[in-house]
Amino acid sequence: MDIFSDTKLIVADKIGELIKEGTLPKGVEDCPFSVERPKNNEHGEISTNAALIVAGKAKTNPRQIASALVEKLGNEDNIGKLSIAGPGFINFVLTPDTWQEILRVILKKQDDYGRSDIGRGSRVNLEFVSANPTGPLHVGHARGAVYGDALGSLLEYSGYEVTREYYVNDGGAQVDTLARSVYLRYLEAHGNKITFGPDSYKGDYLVTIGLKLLEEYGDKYVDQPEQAWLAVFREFAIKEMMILIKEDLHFINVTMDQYVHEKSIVETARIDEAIKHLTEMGLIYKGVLEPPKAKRSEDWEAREQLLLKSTEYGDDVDRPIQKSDGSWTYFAPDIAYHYDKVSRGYDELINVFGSDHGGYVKRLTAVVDALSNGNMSFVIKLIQQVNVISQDEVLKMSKRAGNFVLLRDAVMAVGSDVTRFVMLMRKNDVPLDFNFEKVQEQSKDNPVFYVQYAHARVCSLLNRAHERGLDVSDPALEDFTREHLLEPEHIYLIRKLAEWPRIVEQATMHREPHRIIFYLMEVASVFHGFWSMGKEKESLRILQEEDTEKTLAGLALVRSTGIIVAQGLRIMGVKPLTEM
RNA sequence: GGCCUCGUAGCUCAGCAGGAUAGAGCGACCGCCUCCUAAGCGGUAGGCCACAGGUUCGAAUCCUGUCGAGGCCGCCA
Repeated sequence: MDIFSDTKLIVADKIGELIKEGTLPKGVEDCPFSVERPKNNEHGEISTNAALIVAGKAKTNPRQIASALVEKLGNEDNIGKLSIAGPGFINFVLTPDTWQEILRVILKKQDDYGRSDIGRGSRVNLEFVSANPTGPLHVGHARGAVYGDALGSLLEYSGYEVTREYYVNDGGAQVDTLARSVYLRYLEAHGNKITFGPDSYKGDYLVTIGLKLLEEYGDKYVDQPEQAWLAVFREFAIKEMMILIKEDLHFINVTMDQYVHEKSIVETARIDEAIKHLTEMGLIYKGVLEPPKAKRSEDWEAREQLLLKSTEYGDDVDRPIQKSDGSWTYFAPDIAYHYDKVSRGYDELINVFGSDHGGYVKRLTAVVDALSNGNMSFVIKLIQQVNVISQDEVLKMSKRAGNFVLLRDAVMAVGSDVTRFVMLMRKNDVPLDFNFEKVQEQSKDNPVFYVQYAHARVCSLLNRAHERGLDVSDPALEDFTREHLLEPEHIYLIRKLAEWPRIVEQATMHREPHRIIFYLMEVASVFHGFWSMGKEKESLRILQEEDTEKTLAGLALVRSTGIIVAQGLRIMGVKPLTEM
């Protein structure tokens, strides 16, 4: 079903035969050779470096091995032409039948063409967003949200069992700050004049919360000391913030499977458990850390603390887990949370963090390695920042000023589909420009519309054919006759479609959804080119007045393109458009 | 000072589980609508893949170092 891995199997088979015959030495059967689409069209449709790799191990001449392999491969029905080129590449041209068969497979398997079992049902915990419950999500969060969600779908499509998880930081000092901020808004709602402290969350979104609190409690807490209202206001505010955040996620079509609260981790004594576990491993000790090398460190004081020996697992320094007053540092609940994740029996943990959290990668990796005896696959994907551009200017955003562009503003302006697509157009670890005006353009300058337009054209053709009374159902299209779709332009498009399973596999292995987006743009490009070719070359037009058989064959190709584009978009969480 | 990520065409970026002559879009220039959506297509120009070493038959891709950009380095989370 994947033409590349099929071909690879055949080549591996031939290598095996050559070993049996004594032409090749034993031990070369597991050589990691590749079968790929060559960049250069003159190098055939498919090529392999098998002879080069095998020669490297067998210490013989690659071209000799190549010709031995070519001799064997000559008997294969699917192969039309073989040649040896360069240092020993073997280039294949397959028979048109072979390519046509791929279309039949696509039409038969539909959305499952490209689905695979490489995950083998592995259970993956995918933690993403996990924004502090202190306000609405901004565009930076949106990128992490979209990346995580698309990655989740991609993994599911590749046979993993994914849990999308949000970790709610509702146990730290910042939610107390939140509570104090809403208290101010509460007082304001009551008619008092308020002044913010330097740490206060000043965003307007808390005004409503203040009003709600007034409605709920009246003036009960107006003149009360902090200890009277702090806990109450905190719980209230967190609840409201999570409603807000869930709305935001809903705006951008992200649904979490579960929310894990820091508070529940603390309350269920997971911290003690985790620390006890680490203590038994001899990784907890009392000690004094070196002063930090950062610039502002005048007020640093050497004190004895409880430390985790994370250096044993590759961290740069050991990390404090308890303050000198005996309370936990922020790191302790994180340890407990990951202890919890490890103990839930996943096969793999993936964390999606903003790149500003890059400093935690080593220590968390150390924690997971320690807690799982190195048996847990643990990956942290860092998401670079989003530059919002409007009127050709980068909007300056600062946490202090609280002028982040909100996720909901972006989605309101350009829609969820466009936002998602644009957010996925870059690799996770490079900065991304989000140009408000550009993403709304309806032209080829805008990749979203470019891809959608390709899909719309597919639908348009099928509709027209249907209007002419043709049966354009997939089973009918599958029966196209082999006399058609033989021109180079046809084959070229089919070859592009045939890459789909491999693209999915690579995107999955690298945990990089953007590869799907780039592939979709390529498919769209090849399809648009094919379409335009029909204007110059009558035989390439899909709808042929006189020739129903030929039309159906063309529609099979078009429909297959549509299936793949639509499925690619769906995995990215973008709705394919049927007309524009 | 240390750690992480990045450095590819004028601009924005792909490619990096090593492979053949390094790709795309934008911008520039030249073409294509009697004909399935020109919301599109074709073509031309444009590169010491930051730099220097190393590994290899072969390096944009792997390793080391240098330079440059950003991020992180608090008993904040």
